[in-house]
Amino acid sequence: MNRTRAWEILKAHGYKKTDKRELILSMFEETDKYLTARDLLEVLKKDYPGMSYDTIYRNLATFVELGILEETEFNGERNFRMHCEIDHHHHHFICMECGNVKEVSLCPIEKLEAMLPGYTIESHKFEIYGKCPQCNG
Amino acid sequence: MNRTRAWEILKAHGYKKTDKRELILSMFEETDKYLTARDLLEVLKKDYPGMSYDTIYRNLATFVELGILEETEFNGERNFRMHCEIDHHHHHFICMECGNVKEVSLCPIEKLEAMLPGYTIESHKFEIYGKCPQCNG
DNA sequence: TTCTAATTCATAATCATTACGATTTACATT
DNA sequence: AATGTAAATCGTAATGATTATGAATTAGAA
Repeated sequence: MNRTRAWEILKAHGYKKTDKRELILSMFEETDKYLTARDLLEVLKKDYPGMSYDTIYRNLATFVELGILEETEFNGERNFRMHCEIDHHHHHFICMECGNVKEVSLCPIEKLEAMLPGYTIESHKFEIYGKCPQCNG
Repeated sequence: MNRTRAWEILKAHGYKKTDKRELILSMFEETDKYLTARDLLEVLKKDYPGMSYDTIYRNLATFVELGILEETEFNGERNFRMHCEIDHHHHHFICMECGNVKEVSLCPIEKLEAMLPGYTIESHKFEIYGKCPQCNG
């Protein structure tokens, strides 16, 4: 996902083009890492000192709803990242030191479905945390 | 894990026997479900109106540290549960309707380790959410 | 029974997140 | 280009979960 595609989606849903949205999207465009609302505000306050959490959170919610961002939770806070456009189901290794994210295309959810007759699987979370090769030094 | 074993561990680490701890442990003993600090306080306030979040959270932290409880996060809050004493590595299916928990002994983490040379896996989370057979009706 | 460290109580502080009324802005329409 | 209006943002306050603190209480050893 890139900014251009994100705007297509936003436009298609009647959302307006604003500087704040542009800034938020550009922050996500230039990194693969997960970002928190706080990460965003810290940077965006430099250009827009008045920028409030309301604006950040409202737009994050919109972006997640439209599939522009994906969301997860770790270290006690919500983390957001540009949605992967890889077509196959996958998960992420997240480096706890630098935040880098690596795609992991291994998931036992289908096998699991067969092992749980009578159960309905609505969602699942498979996330791996550790240190990436660079941080392992 | 049961209350008796929990007290052995607490004693071995120099923790004292208190009514509050007894109550908290007994709540975990009588259910398999995950409980939040709020769940506990709601019930414990009946017997001890003065009971505060401080007491709850402090003891939950102690219990997790000693391996008496296990902790996870979903629906935006921390959830606690008596630590499983099943000897093999496993995960949980959690029913989002009634809270029931089912053990799932399927985890691709070893395969994954081989697929991520240079990476150090420090922890991982594999959790399945949905509806259990009873709630599926 | 006394002593002391551990524990709890009562309350306030903090942190992430959400809510709200007033103001401003994007952009379709004229 | 000017105008009208719904959408978006600002400024600030509220909420909910969690953590911190200092005073009072209590468990358990001596």
